[in-house]
Amino acid sequence: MKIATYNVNSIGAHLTRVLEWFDEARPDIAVLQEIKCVDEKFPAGEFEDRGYNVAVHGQKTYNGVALLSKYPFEEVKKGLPGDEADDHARYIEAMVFPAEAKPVRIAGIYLPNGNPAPGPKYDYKLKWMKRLKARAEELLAFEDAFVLAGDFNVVPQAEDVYDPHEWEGDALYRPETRAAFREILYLGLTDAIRQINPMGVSYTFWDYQRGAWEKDHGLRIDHLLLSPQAADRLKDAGVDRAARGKEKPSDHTPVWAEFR
DNA sequence: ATGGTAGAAGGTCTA
Repeated sequence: MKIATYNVNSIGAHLTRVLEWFDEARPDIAVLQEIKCVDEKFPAGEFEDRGYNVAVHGQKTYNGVALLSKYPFEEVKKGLPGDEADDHARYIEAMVFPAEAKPVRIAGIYLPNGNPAPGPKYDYKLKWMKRLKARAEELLAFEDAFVLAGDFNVVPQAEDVYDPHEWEGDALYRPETRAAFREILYLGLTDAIRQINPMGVSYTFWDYQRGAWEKDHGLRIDHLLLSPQAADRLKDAGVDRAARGKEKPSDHTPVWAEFR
């Protein structure tokens, strides 16, 4: 069973690229971030034609997340609990029922960028991370397999960015950001890419600016965090860099994990 | 030190 995450940077602008990748990679479950459209504008039919069930938590212009699954799912939750005033579409969660394996809960995450830092946007990011930690604690109590997958906008460690020095003050890499990420991870979750490729470079994002892709000035900010029950089933994980090198791509590339 | 690009939108804002 393959679970993937892909920040598409507008599903409308990059639909061809995204469908191309789906037809090659054929994930069983996928979460998308930055669809940048309302529910009605999401091209659900394109995914239904490929055998996916679709759930969308959309928003006009900004953010927006979607969950796609070849297996049926239930208990769809839209929005991260813990702040009634938060109207950003950044979280979608469901319980998925694979045909030949135990159920898996999947959460699609688009964690706030947080720049400029310090400031109100950074405060929002750190609060959002506290709420995510609280949700992870709730899910851990169920003691079943779950995967938190998405664009975390967090560079976990120095080796996850081409030049850590240059990124010291940035909201994606500040010490407080990394500490908040560790708080979530150290609840007992496993970073799938780090687990499979502990020493290697696995960038998932390259800015459109300054020739970042050509110079391989990347960041590893898209992650799949696994509950112990999911980590026990982990077979493989990887980053599909090729998608970033195509014509008119998203600035992120897909990340996936394979489970037995 | 600045601005470089991209997307949604048709203002600038977000990243």
